Amino acid sequence: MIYICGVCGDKTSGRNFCALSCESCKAFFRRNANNLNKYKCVFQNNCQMNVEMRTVCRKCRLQKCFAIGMRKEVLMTDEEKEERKRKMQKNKQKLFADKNNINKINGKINIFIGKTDSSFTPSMVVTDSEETDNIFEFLNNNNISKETQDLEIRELEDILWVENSSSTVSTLPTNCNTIPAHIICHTFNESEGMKFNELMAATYDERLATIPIIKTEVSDVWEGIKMLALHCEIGVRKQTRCFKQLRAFRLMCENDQLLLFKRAAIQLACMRSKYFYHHDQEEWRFPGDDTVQPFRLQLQCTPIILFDTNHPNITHRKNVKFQQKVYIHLLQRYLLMKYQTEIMRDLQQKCINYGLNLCPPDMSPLLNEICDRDCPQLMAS
Amino acid sequence: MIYICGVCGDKTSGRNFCALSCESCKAFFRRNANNLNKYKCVFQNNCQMNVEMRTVCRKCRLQKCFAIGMRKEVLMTDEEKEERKRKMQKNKQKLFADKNNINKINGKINIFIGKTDSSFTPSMVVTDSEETDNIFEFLNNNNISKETQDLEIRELEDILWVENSSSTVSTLPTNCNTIPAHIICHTFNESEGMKFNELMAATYDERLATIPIIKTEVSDVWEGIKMLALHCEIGVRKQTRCFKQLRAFRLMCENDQLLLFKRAAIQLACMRSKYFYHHDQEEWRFPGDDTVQPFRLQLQCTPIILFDTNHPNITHRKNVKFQQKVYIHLLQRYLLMKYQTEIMRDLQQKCINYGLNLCPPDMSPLLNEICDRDCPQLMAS
DNA sequence: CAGAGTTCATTGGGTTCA
DNA sequence: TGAACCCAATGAACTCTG
Ligand SMILES: [Zn+2]
Ligand SMILES: [Zn+2]
Ligand SMILES: [Zn+2]
Ligand SMILES: [Zn+2]
Repeated sequence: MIYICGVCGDKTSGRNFCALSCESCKAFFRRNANNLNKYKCVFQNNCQMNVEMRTVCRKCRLQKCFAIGMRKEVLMTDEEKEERKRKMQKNKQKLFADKNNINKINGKINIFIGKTDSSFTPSMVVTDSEETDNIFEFLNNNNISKETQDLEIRELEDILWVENSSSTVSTLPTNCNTIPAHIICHTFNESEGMKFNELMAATYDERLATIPIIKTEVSDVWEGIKMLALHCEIGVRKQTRCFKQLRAFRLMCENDQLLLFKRAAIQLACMRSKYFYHHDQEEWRFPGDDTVQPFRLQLQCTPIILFDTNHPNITHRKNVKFQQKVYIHLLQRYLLMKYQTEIMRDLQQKCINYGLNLCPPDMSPLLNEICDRDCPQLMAS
Repeated sequence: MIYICGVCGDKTSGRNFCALSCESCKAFFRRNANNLNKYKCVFQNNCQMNVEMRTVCRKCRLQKCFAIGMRKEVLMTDEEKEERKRKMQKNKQKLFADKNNINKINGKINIFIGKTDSSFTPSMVVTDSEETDNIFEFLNNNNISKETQDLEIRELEDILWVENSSSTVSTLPTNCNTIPAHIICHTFNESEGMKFNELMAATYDERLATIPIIKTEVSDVWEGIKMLALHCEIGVRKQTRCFKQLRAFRLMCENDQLLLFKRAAIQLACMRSKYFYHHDQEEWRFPGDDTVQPFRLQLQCTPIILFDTNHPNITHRKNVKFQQKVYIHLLQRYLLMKYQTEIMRDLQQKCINYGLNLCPPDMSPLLNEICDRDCPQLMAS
């Protein structure tokens, strides 16, 4: 049966909010039913309504909506919507469980997850797009010449060479006299700094990820498994983006990239689980719980794990080995630098970040710039 | 779908102001809809409209706009525009807040600010203009009389004296023999004097800043954050002007200027916050409150912090180091001049430590060394 | 299936800047 | 002036519950 919208004359298949109205008037009414007095007619409060004119005067459209008997009491309140959502969620779970005979599995999994932000639903997981490109544009931009690159490598090799000749380094002695002088230096040299910055940029996501602490308990086994898989996938995707930003990785041949990535992804997923599974309570806790902020050091270890020389089918083993060495060196230098001044730096950074995170990105471009805050939206404009 | 502009025949993708019209006619109508009688046709009020001719006669173009049914009532009024702007602003904030979970912040921020002079609203923040030029005209001329200089120094000394009079300095053992003779001298030499004056001029703003004490309490968190950001930015801008007046800074290459400025701005912002945040009352107080006059010595430390040699990507590290040394020397000389009559080395140590403690221990190894600061790890290098 | 809500590409306002 | 942009509002097409 086809009817006519009492407001605009468009055709419709039935009633909405108690009166015959079309899809568009239905949506319009839902959105604006409570805004009647916010609108004003620029004509004489008696605008003719039809399909073309209905968008011109909101006031008259809404008036007519009420006039033909649409009732805002029929609108769901926020609580009702919330309730409905919950119901849908449950229904979905049940459906899935029925379909897969999941109820047969006995046992339970306790999972606490952070707010199930919409960006965390599978469909929304980003697909390695360019979103990060402009953030790190400056890093990608540096078209380093072959010469510079060679120089960089040689420089690092020199350092590494010296490093290898004194085996005492790796034990991280507390007495700094035993550490070769060239390692003790209050700053990175240029190539170290670049590498370090690159790594920091690449692990930006993971370092800054803080998600609210709303907990959801999941004790249904299947839901739990899905959650685990989902979070594992999210982790791997993040990792992908991270790797792609490491020049050393990008420059490898495709074969090696794939091999290294696959192995490292597994390794790192295992490592991550260390932060998510709490043995004592037999619980999984996913980001959203403030206790899971990964130990920063892990991020530094990432490339060392990535450039795993033990893979059987690597094509350019030597290169991989070299890259691993580079990052081992960097980690060592980082540790030495970091723990000299740990308290101050940490505290300061914490304060700055805290303060900065409270400001909307567009509040003060100057401050953003000074704090090297990345504001992708702003950069674009 | 492609349509034809009813006014000029250009192609368009839809309606504008109730009638099919192209982008240019849309903009034209928006700008001129209210100016119909301001224009006059120099021909016969019936000019043919097409893409080429549309710019020739405004009168006829506008007439045709109305003729094809464009309605100026659909234009937003100024209030509506204002409203729209506000809405967008709010939306942005909300989006950001959602993203960063700011709504989760519970608690409040107490801020007392000085009179919210119009020059303190973000849009009015001065952009490093010449406003300060006449203030320092006489200083830039460089012919400062010895008297003026002495006066200024004495003034500073008095302030320092009062500030420290509470400590029981006079009982401390004194032994000046360990200070190299060339440093002990009753006056600055010429270049020292110039540097000193330059610094005094550059920090003039901060030393003399007194702003009325009208207090405003801000207890809405968002408003508070905005305030903090604003004042931080104001501070940074002041700092910019200060730095720009240091010749040593102006003469650096652009890269170094930027790097040094960015880091120092953060450091100094942290330092400043020390004077603005009152821990006991959990309150922020911004200039306007007479209690926040910063400790004068901090101003002397400013250039030492600015010329931070530890930044990883400095191009002319040697130069930066040299400049830092210069200012460290100046500070030392200043302190000695100030205290040489009683030769209170301990007080000096105290003052230096005070300033020094504001810096992270690795900020200036040289400074550490000079001040006998206990940093065993650093000494090794 | 009626009638709630949800999603997302499109529309049509305004703004910017060469 | 107008091309190119931004973005809130719109509405067609959808999902979900009873
Ligand atoms: Zn309708
Ligand atoms: Zn109307
Ligand atoms: Zn046109
Ligand atoms: Zn004409």
